[in-house]
Amino acid sequence: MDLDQTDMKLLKLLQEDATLSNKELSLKLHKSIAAIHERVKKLKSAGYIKKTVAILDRHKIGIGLISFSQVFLKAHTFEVLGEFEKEVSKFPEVMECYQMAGSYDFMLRIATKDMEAYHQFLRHKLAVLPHVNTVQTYFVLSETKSETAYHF
Amino acid sequence: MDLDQTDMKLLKLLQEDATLSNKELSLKLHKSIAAIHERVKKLKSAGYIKKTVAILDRHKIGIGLISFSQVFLKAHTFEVLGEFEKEVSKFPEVMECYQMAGSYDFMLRIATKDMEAYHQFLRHKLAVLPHVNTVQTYFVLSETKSETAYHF
DNA sequence: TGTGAAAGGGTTATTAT
DNA sequence: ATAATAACCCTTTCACA
Repeated sequence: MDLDQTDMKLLKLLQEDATLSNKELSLKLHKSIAAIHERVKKLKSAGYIKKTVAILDRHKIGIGLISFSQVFLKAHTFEVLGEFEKEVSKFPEVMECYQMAGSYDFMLRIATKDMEAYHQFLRHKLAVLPHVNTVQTYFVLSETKSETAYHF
Repeated sequence: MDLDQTDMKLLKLLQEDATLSNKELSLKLHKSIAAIHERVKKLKSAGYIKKTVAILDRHKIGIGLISFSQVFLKAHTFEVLGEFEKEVSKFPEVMECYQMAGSYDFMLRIATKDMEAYHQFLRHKLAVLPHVNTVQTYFVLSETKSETAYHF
């Protein structure tokens, strides 16, 4: 599927505000409602739009601490990497998991209630995984920018 | 505003799938449509739900490279920190900016088309900012988990 | 607050161009 | 691919418990 200018504008608008109705989009893009409806349906079924979600205020729901952990594994075989990824992805505290190029193996973005909850997570969940060698964690003091929308 | 069990369930459902209609939510939570409608309206106006957005497939829209940059500043006065945050937040490539506790000052999550685009960003935008001392960047090889929903 | 019903608007499918 | 129509569903509001 190839995207034209209208498709790209639709994606850009919807990743900022997915509550925009087809009618509102049709007015912004000077197309008919049916045309917008058809395009959005295609963008969803083709996987350009993976999902639409509500973004919550984490402080209000009691998520007070965000931390980034750099994880080094003991070995780097295909099996070890795969098993670590599988296990670490099961933890609800782990919101993002990336395999990295460079000096450490994985980068984790971890959300917990507070430092105590992070401590429990580290001791009883993360550090206990079989292939973990070392974990180095950095804590977020404040969040200046936090976007889900890509610029393309 | 205090949350009861129903409010928390609503938030958990909507941060996974914001396309759920009030009718569907009312069936899941065994309340009337009007009750759900009223609660969701309150959760939005009270700021629990900050926004609802479409999550795009970044590869499909040409965002091929995610990188994390650790930025060290030359000074740490209130003014220098604030000015850096203000300037770096303007760059569309910077999706997230965190002030960190520990050995570096800021952590940036950067999204670009490819390594060449990252290179241009570093040379002409990030490294040029007045207070930046050093930048250390790690590149993402693969994304194992990427969630926007908190577990609470 | 929660419920039920009524009015209005949006979504969706169908048709034709 | 777009435009127009109609049927349907959902959202929104209101009166009432």
